Amino acid sequence: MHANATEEDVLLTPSEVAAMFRVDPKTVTRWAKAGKLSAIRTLGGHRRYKESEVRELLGGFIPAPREAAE
Amino acid sequence: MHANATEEDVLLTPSEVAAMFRVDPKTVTRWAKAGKLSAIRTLGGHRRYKESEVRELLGGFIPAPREAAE
DNA sequence: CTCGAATCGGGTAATTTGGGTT
DNA sequence: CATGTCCAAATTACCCGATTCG
Repeated sequence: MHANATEEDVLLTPSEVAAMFRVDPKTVTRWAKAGKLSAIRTLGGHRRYKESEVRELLGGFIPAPREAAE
Repeated sequence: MHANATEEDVLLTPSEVAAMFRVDPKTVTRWAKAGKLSAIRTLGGHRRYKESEVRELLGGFIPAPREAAE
């Protein structure tokens, strides 16, 4: 089992995911829209992404210790 | 679904709910004000949220075992 | 009664969303 | 087709002092 839908996990903000991939937050949103990345929605409509899923998509590579979305 | 109103239900603090959604405790308060989330009021005016309701809003997502407010 | 942490309130920046365009 | 940018509107995050919780 990798990243199941009902698995325990930590949520990341769009900025944080974008910083890890070195892309624009908008791009991360497109990935979520395309179903390439599962997203949890806040009650206001903002998206939160699972850290474990992002890690897998990164191919096990952990980006430099950069604090995004501070 | 077993989410009765007057049923035995664990109450969560704003910090705990905020940690589950990866948002600010203030944001959870806004959700309660907007009627998106029902809140129980303490005698001092502080809000408490039903765990069962929060879980449903999370859409089956189970946050990592994190103790937010202890 | 005292104390540290948390949660009130409001007010103001920063982020996110969505569509359309390049 | 994927990504980056511009725009307006909506949502969220951080600031303060005062009050409540445990």
